[in-house]
Amino acid sequence: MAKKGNNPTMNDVAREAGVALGTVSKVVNGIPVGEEYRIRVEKAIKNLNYRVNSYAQGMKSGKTRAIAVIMPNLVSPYFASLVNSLGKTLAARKHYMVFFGTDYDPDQEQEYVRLAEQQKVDGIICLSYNPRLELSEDIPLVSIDRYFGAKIPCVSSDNYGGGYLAAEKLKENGCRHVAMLRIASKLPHEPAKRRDGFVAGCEAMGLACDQMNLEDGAPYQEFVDFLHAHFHNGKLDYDGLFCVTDSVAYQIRGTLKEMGLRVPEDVQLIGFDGIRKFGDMELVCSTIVQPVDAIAETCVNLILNTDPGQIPSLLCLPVRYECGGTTLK
Amino acid sequence: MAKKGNNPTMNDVAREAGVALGTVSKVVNGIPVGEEYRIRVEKAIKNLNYRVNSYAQGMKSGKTRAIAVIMPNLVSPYFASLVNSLGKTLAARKHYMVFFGTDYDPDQEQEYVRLAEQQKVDGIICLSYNPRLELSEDIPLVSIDRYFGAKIPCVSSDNYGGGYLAAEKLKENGCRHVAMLRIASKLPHEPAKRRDGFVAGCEAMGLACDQMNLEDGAPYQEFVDFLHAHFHNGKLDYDGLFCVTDSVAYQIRGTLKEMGLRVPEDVQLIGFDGIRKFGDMELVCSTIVQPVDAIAETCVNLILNTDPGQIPSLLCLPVRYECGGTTLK
DNA sequence: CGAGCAGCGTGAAACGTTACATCTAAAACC
DNA sequence: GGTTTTAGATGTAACGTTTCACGCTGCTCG
Repeated sequence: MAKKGNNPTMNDVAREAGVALGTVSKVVNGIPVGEEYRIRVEKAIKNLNYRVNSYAQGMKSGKTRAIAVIMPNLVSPYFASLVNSLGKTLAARKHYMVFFGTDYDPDQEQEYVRLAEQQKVDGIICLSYNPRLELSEDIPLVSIDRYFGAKIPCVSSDNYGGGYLAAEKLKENGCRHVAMLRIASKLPHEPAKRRDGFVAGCEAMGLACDQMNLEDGAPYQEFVDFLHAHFHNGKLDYDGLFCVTDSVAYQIRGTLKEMGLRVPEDVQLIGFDGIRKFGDMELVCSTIVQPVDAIAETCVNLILNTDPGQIPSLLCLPVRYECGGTTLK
Repeated sequence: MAKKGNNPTMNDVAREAGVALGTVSKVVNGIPVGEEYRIRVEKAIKNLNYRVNSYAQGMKSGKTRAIAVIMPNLVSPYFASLVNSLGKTLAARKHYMVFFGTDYDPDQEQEYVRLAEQQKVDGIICLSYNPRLELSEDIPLVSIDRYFGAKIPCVSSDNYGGGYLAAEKLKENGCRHVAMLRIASKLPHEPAKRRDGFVAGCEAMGLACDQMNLEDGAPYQEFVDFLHAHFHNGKLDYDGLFCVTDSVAYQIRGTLKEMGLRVPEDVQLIGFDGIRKFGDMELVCSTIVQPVDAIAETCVNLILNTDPGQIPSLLCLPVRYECGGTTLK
């Protein structure tokens, strides 16, 4: 019979089963114990509806199964799918996720890193572009998309390679003169390398390449203006466009249609990220796909692996090209 | 001077500061203490780089500041923005979020509810349509968008009212004959009431209303087929469409354009949810906006309030209409 | 001037677990 | 059969907090 309101403890179980406290602990933790004892304990656990108190566990062992995930928001589909994958990967490893959204606010980012340390999580997975974020040294920490120096491993897509690949694909599809549409963050981060890769790719392919760098926060209209400035007699100066983000690409596609341009017959279009869904809506666009699941898995491995081997300070995971029906020939 | 590797404890701080253990505890918890003592303790805390061990705290008090959030995924923008808001609201109340993604899998949902109980969270906020989910009784629990009976408070938008409002708005804009495009879930949930509200609204307004109920999982193409079946000589049978989801509405708008129909001149279009952003992309569509922030706040209040007053078993929060430029006249 | 009281710092006990050193009893060996 | 070995159950000592009864100091009031 279970006790009143307060939860039963291991001691209660031990008493109920007529065994010692330590024996219950062993059963709970799957440490081999005499058949007869195990059965008695298991029965008592069921009777009392006993559940271990993970805080007592955590206090003793110093280990909790919690991993903090610090991320600007969940509204950006890339972040959302990243967190989604992280959750699955952690669950598969019997860990769970404590989530913090920062809205890019440096103070909040800093506070959450501190808070995570205080909550005694087993590790931190952090995506922040904040250049002067002070990161923990006591707790395993992995950064995504932002290199914080050799001490903190950073995981990201191969953004440079992705940019290069985009250039290759445009060339393959017969483009001669292309433009890159980009939202330029003031903060340093790995995704910025998409530009370098694309420029290098264009150069290697002998592909003429213009750049339109929209300042972070500037209205989308500036992209429209840019396109119109390069639009004469119903013809665009470019036969290919590379958008550094899928969401920009989708928007640009709409704009191109409104300008009376056909995609991909008149202009070829390629995005970056591999975001395929928006709610119930399937999106189609040629894109460079970020390996979100692999990023998540790599982060979790780095955090949980106690393998003392040399840990790389930067891990770039290969991207892949995916053709989306109507955007590239 | 800080100790070697292991973290300093309150005892270390007490020794360093030359005060009693209890005094340190008071300082840490903001309980008034003699000025001189407080300063000594604070200095010692800084010296030793002391941080409280929240697991020891949790064990003593039985309270942790953790709230579990159980949700199908983060890929749906509605869920994502909900979780986003929940995170902010919880942070403002000095709590933090343990996130679990279930992918609608009943076994996972059940497992996570159990796990959350075990982790001794202070409360659970859960969004699941699973009809036979066994919910905790020991821990405060709030459900979103799904009524589980009088014992579990359920928070949702006023879906019925939203459907009704959509009908009103279409009528106001001069529609005569409208259709509702809907994805019909097999599982019971509050959002299903959008249909009832819309039907009731149309009836009250004297507005002819057809329904197209797409089975969950069926391809979008069926919506297209439906529209084409009601499309004769360049004219659609309907002068207004209500999509039960914004993401459907955006897709439908594309389809309408491809059919050569102008929105809103030829057909008026209204969605539901109030999803405004997709990455860097601003979306525009007339819609019934769900009060996501209010939902989050209400959930958190219900969980944290120890107010023994009568708790409603269903809380429907008012939605509002928002006109999105080019979709409704 | 002394008794009483308020304010406040003190330190021990307790929270529920794990780990380890002990101890018991049965098995193995000569 | 007696002794050694060993498997395995036992119970105690932490882990780092919070809480609370206690006792000290110094102030107030008669």
